[in-house]
Amino acid sequence: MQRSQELDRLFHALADPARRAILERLGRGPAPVSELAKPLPMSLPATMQHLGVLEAAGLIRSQKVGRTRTCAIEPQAMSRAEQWITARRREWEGRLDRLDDYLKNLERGGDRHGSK
Amino acid sequence: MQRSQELDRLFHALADPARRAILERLGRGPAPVSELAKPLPMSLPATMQHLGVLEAAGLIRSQKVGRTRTCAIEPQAMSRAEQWITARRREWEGRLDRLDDYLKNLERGGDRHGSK
DNA sequence: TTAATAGTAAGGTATTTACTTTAGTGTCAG
DNA sequence: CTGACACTAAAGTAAATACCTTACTATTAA
Repeated sequence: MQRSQELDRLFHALADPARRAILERLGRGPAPVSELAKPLPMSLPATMQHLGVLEAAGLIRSQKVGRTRTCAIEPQAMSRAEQWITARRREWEGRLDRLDDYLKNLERGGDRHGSK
Repeated sequence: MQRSQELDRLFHALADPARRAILERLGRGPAPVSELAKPLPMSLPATMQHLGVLEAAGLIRSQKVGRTRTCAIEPQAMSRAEQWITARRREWEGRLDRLDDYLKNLERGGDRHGSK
């Protein structure tokens, strides 16, 4: 239902190299905005917008102390995306396994069970 | 490098409810375009565009026989996205675990190892 | 052969992105 | 107090998205 919008925001946030780079950096520990911006090939305000997208998706959190804002990863958010993916994978792996079984059965000259 | 573009396409493809719905449907087996389009709240051509996005991302494959095009899931593509996510998770779970250990150690009145 | 079916091509539009530059606002160091 | 610093706000722009409608092309069925 509206779990869908959550996934929209999540996957959309991950669909950008700058944002993924930020997440990779934050995986090694919290960092202030300017440090996150430094390696990126864009202006500071542009980086800020990316941080906004990441925060709206719940992938990071940030707080300002004095004049510096420190960002950190928010691990739970990502796992929702992961859950959706693994759910899909399980589903079709199951399907492919059944197909595999079926084919192996045929090879063995099986097929004694009418397929309904 | 250009693995990045692959992830861009992948995550972008997943960032849309219609496209995720299509993948969920295809998880239960291959289907022709018109069957995929039926439950979606949009025109057939719009659905076709979504299929194009999914195919460009490598998430599905399709072939036309006669006048009907049959679509099926392409399991490998998704696993690339999955791999990126789990890599991240491992990274920061490791970090959080080390933090956790550190905190537990403090509680126990530890801290006999200079944190250099 | 004709008519319905399944998909495709083309073109148009409103909205959303991903940036930019410029101009601030608060905070801290000297 | 003053200037440098870290960020933020605003406004503008080019390109990409996600749709639409309206043709059109094959294919199959009657």
